[in-house]
Amino acid sequence: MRATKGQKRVVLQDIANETGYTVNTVSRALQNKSDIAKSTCAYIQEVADKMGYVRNNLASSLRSGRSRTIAVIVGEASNPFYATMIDSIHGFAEETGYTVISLCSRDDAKQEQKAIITAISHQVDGILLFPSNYATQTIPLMRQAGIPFVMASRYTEHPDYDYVVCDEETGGYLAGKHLIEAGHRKIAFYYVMEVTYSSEHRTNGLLRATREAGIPDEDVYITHRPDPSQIDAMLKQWKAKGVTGIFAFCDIEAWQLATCIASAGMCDDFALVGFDNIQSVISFPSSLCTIDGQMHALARAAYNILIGRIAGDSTPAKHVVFPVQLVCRGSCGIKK
Amino acid sequence: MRATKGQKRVVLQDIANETGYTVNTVSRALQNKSDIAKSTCAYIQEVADKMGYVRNNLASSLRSGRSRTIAVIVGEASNPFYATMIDSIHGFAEETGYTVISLCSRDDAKQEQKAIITAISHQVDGILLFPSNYATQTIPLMRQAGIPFVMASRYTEHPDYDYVVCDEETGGYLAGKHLIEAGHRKIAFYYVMEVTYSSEHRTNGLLRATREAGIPDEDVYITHRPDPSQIDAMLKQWKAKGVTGIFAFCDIEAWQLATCIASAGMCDDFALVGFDNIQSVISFPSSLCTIDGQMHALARAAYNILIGRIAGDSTPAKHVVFPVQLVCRGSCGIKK
DNA sequence: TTTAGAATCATTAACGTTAATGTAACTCGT
DNA sequence: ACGAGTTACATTAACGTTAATGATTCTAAA
Repeated sequence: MRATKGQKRVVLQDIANETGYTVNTVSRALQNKSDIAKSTCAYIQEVADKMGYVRNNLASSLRSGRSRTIAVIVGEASNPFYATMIDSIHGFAEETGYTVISLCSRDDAKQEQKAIITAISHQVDGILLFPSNYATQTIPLMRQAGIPFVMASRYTEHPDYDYVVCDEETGGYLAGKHLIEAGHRKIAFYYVMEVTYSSEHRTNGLLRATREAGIPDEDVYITHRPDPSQIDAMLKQWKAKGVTGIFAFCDIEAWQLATCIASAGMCDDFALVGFDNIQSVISFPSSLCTIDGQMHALARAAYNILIGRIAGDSTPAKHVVFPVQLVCRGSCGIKK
Repeated sequence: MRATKGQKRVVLQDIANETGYTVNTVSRALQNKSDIAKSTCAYIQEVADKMGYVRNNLASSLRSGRSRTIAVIVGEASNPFYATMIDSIHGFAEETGYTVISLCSRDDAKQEQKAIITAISHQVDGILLFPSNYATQTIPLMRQAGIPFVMASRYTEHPDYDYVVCDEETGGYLAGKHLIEAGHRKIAFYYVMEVTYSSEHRTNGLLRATREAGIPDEDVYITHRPDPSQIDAMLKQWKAKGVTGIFAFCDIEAWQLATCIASAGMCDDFALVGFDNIQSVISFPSSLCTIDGQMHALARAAYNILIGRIAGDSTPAKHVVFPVQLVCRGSCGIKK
């Protein structure tokens, strides 16, 4: 924005001066509008290229009323789950000519509100929201501003809002059933992060599986342990109590546990099932069993719905629940 | 941007009408400018608040010439290293009133160029670039547009450009030395991702350490293995050759290896040292020895330099090399 | 030949904001 | 009581783009 060495950025007027056409003709030519001669279009585009013209999106958006920008609001960009989602969305956005502003709510109502206001201020065409636990307070902001938005991976109970989630409950159920079928009768559910919505649903699913198998609730150890220094103690405790199967909230936490288990020399004492089937730059070649939540497809669906809304789709709210699938790779203890 | 239900977004004119002041006065009041009476400021701000006014950043930036937006261009947002950096930068930006547009280069020249053009188009005030391997081709774009930029974590040889990196070579050296001091004489360097700049420097550092210890180069196994299915074979091969110490390119890859080693039942056969000292939402409680690259401080430094440049700092290019530090947690094989 | 209509470009105004400048009233030292 | 300085606001124009509308030339059908 600042011209360090007095270079002024090339604007339409400059191209107009160079070519002899008016600013408007140049604008329309660069947009390939129909009422500009093809030859003129080509000529102007060539000159624009040579002069290093880059459209000023601020001015363009201000005038046209659409910014071709969307905001993605996640909990934290460093959470591998969100990071993967953001990467997917970046890809979709690039395909469709959108720019992404990513913002963090840190699972905090104030922060989420701030993020939404930032998005509004930047006149984004739509918001892809990974709701915090307090989204009910912040959603009205978007409604009031008239911005289309889609919730992903969680939702707040409201029939009017679009959302795309995966079937968390069934995921928990499948994970539990998998461990049970592998012969485990005392099972721990382990989660670190505060993700109320997901952990509750997964817990419910797990309990459905254990109850179905006649396992008493006392033999299901739901453990929320944010302090990493106590993991070793926790493992020992589980072992003492006869726990042999662990359902970790997500793959990352499963890997975390796996390394702890390994360094504690308990490799053979625990079976492990994760969640998400994360496929990042690091494709873990581990034997981790997991629940595939179809993150990429979920992101795609949410994105497409949002783009549709931006384009004017005013059909009733879309509620998409993605099916989940068990992926067995051996860490459950079943020899294949 | 689209008003679904005919709600029109509140603009300065509306507040002007409501309060009886002119648009300009309202604008200046909302900016807390000095030549507006304090009482008027308070009144106007109150009305603006009540009416749900949100400043239109496009118009504001267009007119004022500064967008209070910066672009962060990384390889991939899903890479935990970048994700952590982005998170840090989000924090700094929020403190200082900036909005972040994050873009991906996918370590590709064309993509990086596209990202830069997108950034220019959005009139960002500055660019924080984590350069790809092809940044020499894309940097001129930023120069030409007159946008301040700072390179982080890598740099291209050019005295005129700001950069902030960590001391990769020393990092490699310390990692190697640490393994050597733990008694290992055959060492593998393992890296998955194509990060030429970093892997080269770390390799050099490692070799400096091994040579210093009189270990022949043939006993240093530099292994670049992007295919995860072959890791088990690789581990066996290392074992057969007598490798006992592994230096992994980054913590993520170290964890990846750790799980593989664990599931292969070779927990006691290999010592492990990582790099980065990643501290994400998931604080790995493992015993992994690593090189602390001070990622957060590095991001902070890069950010501050950038903000300085945006503010007009025209002192000679700043070249910051952050010291690295060994963090021993036991995975090197030394009993503590 | 006339003329409706298409093709191509120009003219004008507007998006919402802020910078630059103008002006009226008020303060104050002399 | 006078001008200089200050305070508090208004007026005007501008950022760079695109939408709406107008104008000219050319084509082709009547």
